Amino acid sequence: MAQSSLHITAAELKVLKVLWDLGSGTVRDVLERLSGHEEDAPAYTTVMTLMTQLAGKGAVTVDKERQPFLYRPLARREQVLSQRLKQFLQQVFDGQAGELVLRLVEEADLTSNDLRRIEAKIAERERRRDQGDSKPADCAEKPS
Amino acid sequence: MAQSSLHITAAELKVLKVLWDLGSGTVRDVLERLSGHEEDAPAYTTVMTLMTQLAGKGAVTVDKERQPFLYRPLARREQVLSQRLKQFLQQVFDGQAGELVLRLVEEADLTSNDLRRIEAKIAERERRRDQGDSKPADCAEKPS
DNA sequence: GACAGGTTACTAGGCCTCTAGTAGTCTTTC
DNA sequence: GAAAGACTACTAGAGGCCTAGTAACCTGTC
Repeated sequence: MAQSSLHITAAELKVLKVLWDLGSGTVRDVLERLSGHEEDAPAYTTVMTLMTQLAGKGAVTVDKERQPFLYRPLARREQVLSQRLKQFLQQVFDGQAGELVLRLVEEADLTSNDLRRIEAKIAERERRRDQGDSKPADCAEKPS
Repeated sequence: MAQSSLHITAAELKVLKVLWDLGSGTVRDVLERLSGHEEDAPAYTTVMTLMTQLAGKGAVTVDKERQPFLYRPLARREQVLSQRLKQFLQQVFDGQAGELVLRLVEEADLTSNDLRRIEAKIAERERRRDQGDSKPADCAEKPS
């Protein structure tokens, strides 16, 4: 464990995503996926290096009994994406999540299904909040 | 002009934010703001370098008539943040804006005021959508 | 057991970013 | 107009990331 603050780079994330998708895989498995997805395929050894780095960071485990080595993601997708999001939110939007969401709703390609699910989630949150289960932070809020 | 794809680094963004805030400012103005905000203040020359870089990228203009030089943001806040967001969305969430929004609504600190504004924005979008009047910018099609 | 093919470990170079120093220039003041 | 102080231009180094090559290694086959 101890993955509370593991820093994963952009290139590493691409590899990790493939592993999340596959469940587990060898260097070649990942390479093939990456080559399919994109135009310029990385070299075999490049992928290998990235996977070794991920292992060094504790983000994946390596089964060295098998040949070729079998890599399995250890870091949870949820966790990594959340951390990444938090960092981005702070760096670009100064932690103003509201502004970020508004911008997404305004500009991003959201399907009407997306919109419905978002509304539902908001309703759920408001329900939670109304049940006195909320954080007292809202006291500072002004009536519109 | 030609700011369609200007790449602004994290350190540069900090400076640019101050300039957006101030409207315009000298190196010293920006330095003081940054020193106030954070713990470890950068050196005067570091801020200067960043501002020069921003000028080189066309993100700010420099009035060299005045002494000390007066810097004014040229890149629009909206534009820079949007670009940044788009890039992040693609890199981390594979362009799945729906997932990102859901995650934000679930995890981020949104005030109930935020939530209301988001709901309103969603309603607005759905209305637009129902009227078959989606934003033309989003469609790849253009009438020739 | 020697060879072939695939795999791994080690190493390194190129690029970008951040940070800041030094030297030279400009402005102000006496 | 000369000195002091502020400012700018130029330069550079440290660190991180990405990419990939080379050499060593393992595994199966003849």
